[in-house]
Amino acid sequence: MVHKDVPQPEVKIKYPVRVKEEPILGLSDSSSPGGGDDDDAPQSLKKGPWSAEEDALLMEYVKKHGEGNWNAIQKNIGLQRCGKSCRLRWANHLRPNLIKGSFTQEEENLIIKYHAEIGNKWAQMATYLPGRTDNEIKNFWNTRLKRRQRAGVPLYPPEIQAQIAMKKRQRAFMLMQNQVQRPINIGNAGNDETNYLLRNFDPSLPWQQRQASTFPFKTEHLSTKWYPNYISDHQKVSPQPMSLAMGQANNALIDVMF
DNA sequence: AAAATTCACAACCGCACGGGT
DNA sequence: AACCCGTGCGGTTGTGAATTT
Repeated sequence: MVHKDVPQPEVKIKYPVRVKEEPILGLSDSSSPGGGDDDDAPQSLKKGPWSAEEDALLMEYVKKHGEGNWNAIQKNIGLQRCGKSCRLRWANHLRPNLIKGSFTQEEENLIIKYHAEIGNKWAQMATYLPGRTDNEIKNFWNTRLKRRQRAGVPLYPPEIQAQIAMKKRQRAFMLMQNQVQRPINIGNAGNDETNYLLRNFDPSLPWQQRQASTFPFKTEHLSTKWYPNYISDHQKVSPQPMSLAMGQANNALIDVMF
């Protein structure tokens, strides 16, 4: 909302959330964290926000031993955090070359574009945005999603929607092409369900207005243009595989259309 | 000014996967 | 084959800050 219009500080200072400690192995926590000389004394793993001291400990450990083996950290330096928590802290906050602060407009556009292409693959997206974490991207997207759903506006801007529609058409086309080696009943090519869908499919139009003319190819051309070997193949096989092949094509088309 | 709502974000959780034993 | 362990991923939650009503 207005957040993006307001100049953001270079590094946002956040304040503690969720401070809680959980006993290990179900033991109640009777010892102070990090304290005590007795190795057999019940210890607790800390949860919640990280302190500067904990960050420093983790930084030092990774500097010495490198990334990985996160579960060894607690044993080696007595940091009362589970391996998962250490890994997350390092990946999201401590590792070098992280970019702090709000996403730029360019980054936001990239996220939207990538999301249109690959969906909720946050980690994969993060590899395309150096210095950004999957968590940041996920948070950004979820906030954006809520906002747009509430406002009743489309998730993607028109140009992206157009690209999605085009890719879906291409995918449908490829799926149909994959059926090239499989025979279909050319005698019913203009009447079967698949061709009906093809003729009436244009995702950019309201359902009632979908017309064949906007689809990248016409079904009557399939046999000559896209299915050049159709007739000879058709003559070799029984009707049953034909209907199966068309059924699969139908399902695939329905899947990408709706 | 106060209350309600929304935003931003850190962190946790459960699950899946791969490698080792 | 079955189990364990470490790791990574995506979903979700909880909290303070910011904004709106």
